[in-house]
Amino acid sequence: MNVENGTGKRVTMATVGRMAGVSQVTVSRALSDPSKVSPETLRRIREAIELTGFVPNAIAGALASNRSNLVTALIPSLTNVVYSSFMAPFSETLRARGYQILLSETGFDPSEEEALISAHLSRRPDAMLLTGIQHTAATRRLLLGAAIPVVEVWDLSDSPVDLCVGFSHAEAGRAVADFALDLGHSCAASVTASDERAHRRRRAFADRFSARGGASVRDVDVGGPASIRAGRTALAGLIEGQGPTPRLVFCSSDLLAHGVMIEAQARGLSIPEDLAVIGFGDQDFAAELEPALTSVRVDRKRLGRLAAEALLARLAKSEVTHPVVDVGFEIVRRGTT
Amino acid sequence: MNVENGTGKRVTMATVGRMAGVSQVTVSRALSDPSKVSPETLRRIREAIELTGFVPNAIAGALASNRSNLVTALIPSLTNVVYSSFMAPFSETLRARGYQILLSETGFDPSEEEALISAHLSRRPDAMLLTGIQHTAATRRLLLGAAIPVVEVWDLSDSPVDLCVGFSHAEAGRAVADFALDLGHSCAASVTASDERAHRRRRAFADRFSARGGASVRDVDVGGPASIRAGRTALAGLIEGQGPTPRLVFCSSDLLAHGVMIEAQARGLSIPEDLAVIGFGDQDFAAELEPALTSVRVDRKRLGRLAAEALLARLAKSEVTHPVVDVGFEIVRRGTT
DNA sequence: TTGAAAGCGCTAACAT
DNA sequence: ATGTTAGCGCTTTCAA
Repeated sequence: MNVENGTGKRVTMATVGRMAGVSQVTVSRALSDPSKVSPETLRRIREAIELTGFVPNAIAGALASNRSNLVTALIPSLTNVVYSSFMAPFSETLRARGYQILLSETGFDPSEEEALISAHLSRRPDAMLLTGIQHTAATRRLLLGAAIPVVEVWDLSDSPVDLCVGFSHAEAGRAVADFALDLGHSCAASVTASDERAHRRRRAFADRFSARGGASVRDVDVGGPASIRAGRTALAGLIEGQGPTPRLVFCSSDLLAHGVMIEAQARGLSIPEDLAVIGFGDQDFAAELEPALTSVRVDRKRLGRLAAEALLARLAKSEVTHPVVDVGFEIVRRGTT
Repeated sequence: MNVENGTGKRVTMATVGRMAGVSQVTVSRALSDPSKVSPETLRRIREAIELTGFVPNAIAGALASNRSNLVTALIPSLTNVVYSSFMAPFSETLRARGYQILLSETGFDPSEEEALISAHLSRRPDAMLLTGIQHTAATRRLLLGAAIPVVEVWDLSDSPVDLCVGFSHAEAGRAVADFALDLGHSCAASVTASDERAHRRRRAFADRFSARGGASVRDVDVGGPASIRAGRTALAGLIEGQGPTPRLVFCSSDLLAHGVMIEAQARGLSIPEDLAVIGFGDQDFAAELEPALTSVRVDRKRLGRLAAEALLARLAKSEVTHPVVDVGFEIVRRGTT
């Protein structure tokens, strides 16, 4: 609560109005549409606001108008740059239009997501962003009941809750397989973090690779979040374990790929001659490694912006011609292949 | 808004109460303190909630109770792991106590921070987290007027707005200088990103280094955010530019240090024999590089947790014995020194 | 251009 | 154990 000159009394529009010699409604008008108030009145109101340090109460405003100017977002992890980097342009685009963002992390857990959605909906957001397309039945029911614009990102769905901006993980996996095969590889492995989407990419990669004549693809599931350490361990396992040593490794993230590269170099393998490495996400550091890492790039800034714009279109009640937007991906070939 | 079985009517506590044959207040009680309601009534209310898909309106609740259960946070950058990694335990600790977190990024800009603080305060948060101790005068006034618990983190202040959890950047800089000198170094340089706190560390490092007999410390200001690329460029400039080539480089972040290492290795310099490197932040990858990077570690998880606990103590109106908490730092020596 | 009145959906007293 | 009554600080609508 804001305090009037230390007198301990809460400052409201009524306080400001009294000070400016007008009613509370006029203060409200001065703030929401200054052109509806005479210049002189406006001046006195602004003076009173300055003097009292009045900050409008958005809670009361939201209750009265049934608009919260809040958009909430759910992402798997705050510290994972892949997600935080589309959140930045998403927030920016919405903030420019007067919305604030309430952000929570689900930790890749659909039931945690369900609990968070309830909590978020209780704040009566005007719109919502979800990461991924896999939600519990209860989550979908809550969302439909809320009757607000919802955008699902970082994946593609035939039957989105509402809007969807992303790319096909299966297609990405297949594209990497084609890329590897066309380079002449026939013995590949994959290293995958605990993430349903990463597994979908891996499966599509393996299926396509074998289907087009490559050897069966060995996979290491690192059993947790991606890290350099996990990548190192995974390659060690691949080399020391059963089966032929792969000549190419497709990693579910650049972080894992970095670990694979470090382990390979520590073992005296040269990249890409002895071992080719492909990452996913094309994080900033990928281009800077030695050799530079070949990776799958998704335009995350564009994805964030498009997701925000899709919601804004819905909120403006304009026609949404394409509820599902495929932002695609691109394999960026560098030194590791 | 939630919708009752598609009839288009909003579901409120009154709707639920009518359905369960009780008044609206009883529904409120059933939700906030079930022990105050008879088991049979509770059962009927829960049934009605289930049937209608009722989600409580936290906006109305906040307005009536003058408690929003919201804590807002301002950090310089969402995508910088240094900040997002203390936000995770901060959020977690508060969420366990029923608070939600509204998070925005300031982009290291105090005037942007000021604008955001106004917006945040309009949501009437119960408490607030700020990164750093440098705020505009208007910001401080707004904060004092709001009369809520505020915690400033990632720095130390003699005169905090309210609470403070962090460490001394000047002391960190001096400790690194002592560390380098004790290792026998006498010719050092620094590579620094555009960040006031980084510059404070750099200055303290240079001052102590010279004061204890080292040569004057050359510095490269990368003139932007830290990145591997910027680190590479900085070292190249240091080697090709005027002045003696340093035998040790203190970087304002691990990312810059990584860039310095890559550039050094690309030039055939061996680390640490030809060039010693020290980072800051001790990010996950630091220990995994070859050689592993010596860095300054700050326990960010603990910092986040302590910041949350400090706010919770204030909110519980319990005595706060130590408004300023120094979480310290630690130089982790690894292969690059 | 301004104001009066009603009401948003809850919680906090105070009854019963 | 349950209900009644008054707000919370705004926006909306209608009137002047």
